[in-house]
Amino acid sequence: MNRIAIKPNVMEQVFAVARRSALFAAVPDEYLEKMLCQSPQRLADGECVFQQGDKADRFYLVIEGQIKLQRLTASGAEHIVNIMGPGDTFGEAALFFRRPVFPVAAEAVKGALVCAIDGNTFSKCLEENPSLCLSMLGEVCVRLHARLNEVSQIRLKNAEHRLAWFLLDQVEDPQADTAVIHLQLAKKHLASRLSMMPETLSRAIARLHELQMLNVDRDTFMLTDIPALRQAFALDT
Amino acid sequence: MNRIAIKPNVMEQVFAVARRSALFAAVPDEYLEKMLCQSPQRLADGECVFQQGDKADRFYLVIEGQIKLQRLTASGAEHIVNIMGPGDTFGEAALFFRRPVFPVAAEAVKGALVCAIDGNTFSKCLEENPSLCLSMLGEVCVRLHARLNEVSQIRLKNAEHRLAWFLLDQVEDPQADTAVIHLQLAKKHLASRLSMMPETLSRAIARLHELQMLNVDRDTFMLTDIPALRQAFALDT
DNA sequence: ATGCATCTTTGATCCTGATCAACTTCTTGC
DNA sequence: GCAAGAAGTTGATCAGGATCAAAGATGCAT
Repeated sequence: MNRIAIKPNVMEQVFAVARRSALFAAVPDEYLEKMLCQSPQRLADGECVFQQGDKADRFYLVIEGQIKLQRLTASGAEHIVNIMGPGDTFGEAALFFRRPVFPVAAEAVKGALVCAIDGNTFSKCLEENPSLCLSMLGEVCVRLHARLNEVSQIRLKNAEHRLAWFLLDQVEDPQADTAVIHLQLAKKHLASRLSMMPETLSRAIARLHELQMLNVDRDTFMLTDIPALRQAFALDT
Repeated sequence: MNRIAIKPNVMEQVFAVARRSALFAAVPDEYLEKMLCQSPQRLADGECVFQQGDKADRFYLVIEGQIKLQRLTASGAEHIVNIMGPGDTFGEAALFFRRPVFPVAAEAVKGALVCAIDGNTFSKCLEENPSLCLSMLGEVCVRLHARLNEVSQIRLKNAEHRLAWFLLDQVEDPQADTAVIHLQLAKKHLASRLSMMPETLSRAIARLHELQMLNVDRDTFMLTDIPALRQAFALDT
């Protein structure tokens, strides 16, 4: 594990990661410095960044590791909305709610390092900097689209479809016929992400394996016939 | 029906409605004029405003009637994402996708009158006008939140819960113990909106009626015991 | 008013995925 | 290396809701 490795100049690393994010990609240096003034915080696995319902006066950029975003219900059940990795920001949409409160809870998963960005500072930068404002808009709209797709997936497809959809989504090369995916999260977390119970995920994997489209060893997923997978589940969206 | 009534000065009506929308509420007059240059178009019931996948170079403001936003799947099934009424805008988020294409189809439901807003003009206004940009951000974030809630509802609740949630959402007065709701849409559309089959909606209504919480006559829904309803389904979100 | 099409309701059956339970495998700490 | 807890798999059962089918209700057009 390289989680012990502490970079000599942390801020350099933060800047480098920020540049990779859609939100900060086009932001001039001086604004970036203003916003990323807080020194990043290291979180233990399972540590909570914020709870659902906490006041949203800041948001976060993931530098290292992963952050799990989940919703809790009255009955205590939880559902993973998304898992964010280096370069991803989370919590920024909550700044713009009438009641600025985080609609999800955030929890560190794998030795996460995150950097907080002050909401007021950010808002001021937005007002002064139309291009930042526009990229923020772009980012939020993309998320809106992703949620829209998720709703469709949940409603219109069964467990196998959703698994196939997720796996194909992980493949970078759209031309490739085979691919190897290293799952960055526990299967039970993937199950939650895909709106199903771990048992159901297990069976869905078994069925795709039977269909000779998928081999799984530990956290390594091998897609052996992407065209067949795509065709079997008619995934063009 | 007052759909025949044509206002002497259409633009006045358009302006009045635009002022009621969250997006345009704070926009100075001169910008509004620039954006709302197109004369509004009257649509026959069932007429299509745009198809899913159409190029998103404009968006719309509903002046009168209703517009149904729905997604179509490869298998041909459709699912109503939302139904927009006077003062609502739709299609604006698509302007900001990397590939600006409408992710839903829009269809007129009840003698709709809509006004198109040119995407380029709007983008220019956004760049020049930070406050418009911020209200746009607010609007998109609110929608994101609504989608997030919808996902939770679909995943964590059963058909009766979702119906109760929808009905309580329609009640304006949070203090009221009873309420009358005039459903603006066909039950089969409501069913689609709530991610269920019409048969299931019918049975859900019947069960809430058995529980003496709801009376239904045609398109009139009478909530006879809101506190009980709220409590039975623990709807605090 | 009549007829036709669509919407809505009700009943019967079936299927997917949740739940419960037992067992296996992996991980982690001592 | 071993023990204990967590994660994952497999089997059996169950329930919610989809689907199929048919009968009422409603609306619209001639």
